[in-house]
Amino acid sequence: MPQLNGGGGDDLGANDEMIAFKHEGDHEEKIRESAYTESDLADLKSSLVNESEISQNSNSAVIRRGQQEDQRIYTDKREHLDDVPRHQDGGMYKASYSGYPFLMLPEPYLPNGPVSPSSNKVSVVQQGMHPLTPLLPYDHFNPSAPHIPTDVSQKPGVHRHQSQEISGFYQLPQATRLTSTDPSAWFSHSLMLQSGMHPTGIPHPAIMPPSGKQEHDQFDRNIYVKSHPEAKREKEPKKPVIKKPLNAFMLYMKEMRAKVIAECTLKESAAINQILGRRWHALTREEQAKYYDLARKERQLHMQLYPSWSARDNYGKKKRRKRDKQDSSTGGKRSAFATFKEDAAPAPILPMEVL
DNA sequence: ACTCCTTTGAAGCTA
DNA sequence: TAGCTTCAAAGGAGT
Repeated sequence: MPQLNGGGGDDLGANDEMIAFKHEGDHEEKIRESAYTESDLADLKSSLVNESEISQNSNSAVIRRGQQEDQRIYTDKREHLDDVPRHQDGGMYKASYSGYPFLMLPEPYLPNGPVSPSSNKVSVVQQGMHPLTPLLPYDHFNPSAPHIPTDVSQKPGVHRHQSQEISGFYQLPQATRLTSTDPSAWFSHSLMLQSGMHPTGIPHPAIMPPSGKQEHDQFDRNIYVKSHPEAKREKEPKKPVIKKPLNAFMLYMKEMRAKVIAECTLKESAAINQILGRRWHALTREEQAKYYDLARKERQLHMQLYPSWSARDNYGKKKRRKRDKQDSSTGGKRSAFATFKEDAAPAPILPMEVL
């Protein structure tokens, strides 16, 4: 079984994901063996999904024997993934930063690279480009943000911060650029108090309005601008939510969703996602590796921008919301256990001086 | 207005 | 540590 360590990997080393594909060929064979054998799709939705699959993906013929088979393969794959030592990725993510491999991003990721994304989103495809790849429509990273002068990095005499090379979309505005090499110092910057704005002054996709919903008119440029309802809520300011970085499949979905929508008449996301899930499995290991690689860069970038952030911050959000709703209807009575942990305030961010 | 659906992967939580 | 849960995106549908 060929390994991709040499070929597919970049300087960041995508070994983890690569190794995960060591038995991918077997799966692909199984997938193809089972092609066209599916006859037990009960509902119309599934039919539509499969119809789309057949018509759009006849070459790969990825129709498979229903969810159980899918799950088996999935589980199998996950096992391989789990075999992979996580020191490079997970360790990097959790540990303090000793280096920033993504600073060596290939040319397309650089501010002056060949990426020349469109500004306004008309369809999903035309949304802003992802900073890590020109392929991904990633509206969060819409580079047309007027708030960030595009020529900042070109100004003479400007101290070249390490994040400057990540992407034009993540460049620090000159006024807010810090000279500290410690990312935690960025986080203590006063700008972090602004809604939708990272402490560095970098508008980032991960920063969401307190409502938790992405409002396109407000977020087209990745910057949270107060709407009228928001202005009403101004009196009770809430912390902006930093979202999780997207994983490989999510990045794949972002890129392919519009294509699938265009190819079939489906609009329901659930159905679209089913198609995308199957197509994801039908991808070659090289194709998937591309997204794993991007996802890793996403995480690294996210980690650099929000060193203090943890997925824990958003963990249990939905449950909390439900519970709060119930509480409000029951007069706000909650057990001590219910308030344990979940309501614990995040560790205070110490100012630079203290650090 | 809110939640569900549906997918995969990463990370958190729990026993 | 294994296994389970939650959350990322998306937008129509249902409550």
